Amino acid sequence: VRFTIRPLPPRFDLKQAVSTYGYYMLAPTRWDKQRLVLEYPFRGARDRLIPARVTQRDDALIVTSPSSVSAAERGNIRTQVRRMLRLDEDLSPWFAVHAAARRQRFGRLFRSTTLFEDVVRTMTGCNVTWSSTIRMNQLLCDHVGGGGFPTPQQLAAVKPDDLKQRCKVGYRAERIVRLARDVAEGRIDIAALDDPTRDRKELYGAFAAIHGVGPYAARNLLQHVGCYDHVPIDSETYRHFREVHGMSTPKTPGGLRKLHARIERHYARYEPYQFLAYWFELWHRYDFG
DNA sequence: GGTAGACCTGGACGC
DNA sequence: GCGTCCAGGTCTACC
Repeated sequence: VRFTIRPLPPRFDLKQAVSTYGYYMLAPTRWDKQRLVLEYPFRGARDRLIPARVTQRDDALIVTSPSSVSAAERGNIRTQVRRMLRLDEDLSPWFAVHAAARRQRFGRLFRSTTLFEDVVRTMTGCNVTWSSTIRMNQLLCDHVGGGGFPTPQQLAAVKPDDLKQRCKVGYRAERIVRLARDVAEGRIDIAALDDPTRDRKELYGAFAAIHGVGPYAARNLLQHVGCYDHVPIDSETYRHFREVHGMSTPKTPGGLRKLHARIERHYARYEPYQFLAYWFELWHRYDFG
């Protein structure tokens, strides 16, 4: 099966849209950086897995799959691809305030096919090294998702102790299963939160109300839904400001609060795109530093 | 409202 | 080889 996705944003570049946020390294996503092929097992009817490859040809994306794909499932895959690559975000105001980002077409940061997946991935990224995050996501797909990223229903059916043991997610197991059950049983309407036009404070409050989501994770989730006016400050931010901006990391809570305020001021001129300005600095260092 | 301690896991580091 | 620390934090009990 082969079909196209268009229109694409002006000057869209698949490589840039995939490789500027680390979630492309997490299972079940696979990115062939030599051939510029994105592979992902998408969810089709009744959550069945549809392995597919996405490539770019001029002004369209080409999706190919060895599976049969119904017309409705093509729609599902289009929706998932458009979310992953943020095809529907208008970044022209961001490019207007950041010339270097405009030149490099930087700003369409890779994310997951669903917000649920982004929340779980964010939880697996907290308080661990990146290699552990990669491992947790691989084990979640292998042992719970049947090769794809686990659905809320699949995770809701797992006992936290089993998840801890099989997927090595540690204390995150109880939090992940609780979230999955809240979503699967309708207590959290996760799709309704995937809306950048909603009030920022309301969104932040809804994310922070999820057990296991604190200030860092809530801010990170804001950028995942397209709200860029906050910087998720973590130990990586501290390191960046030590190494690039020469600011030492204080040890006291009061000192840290002052540093946070300085970081906020540093990016204030890019409002409401502070996160993109921060990530541009950080990712540029990852890529070329 | 602010703070200390616990929390899974695995890699890095010093000895 | 072993112990300790800590990594792209968060929660809870306690003051």
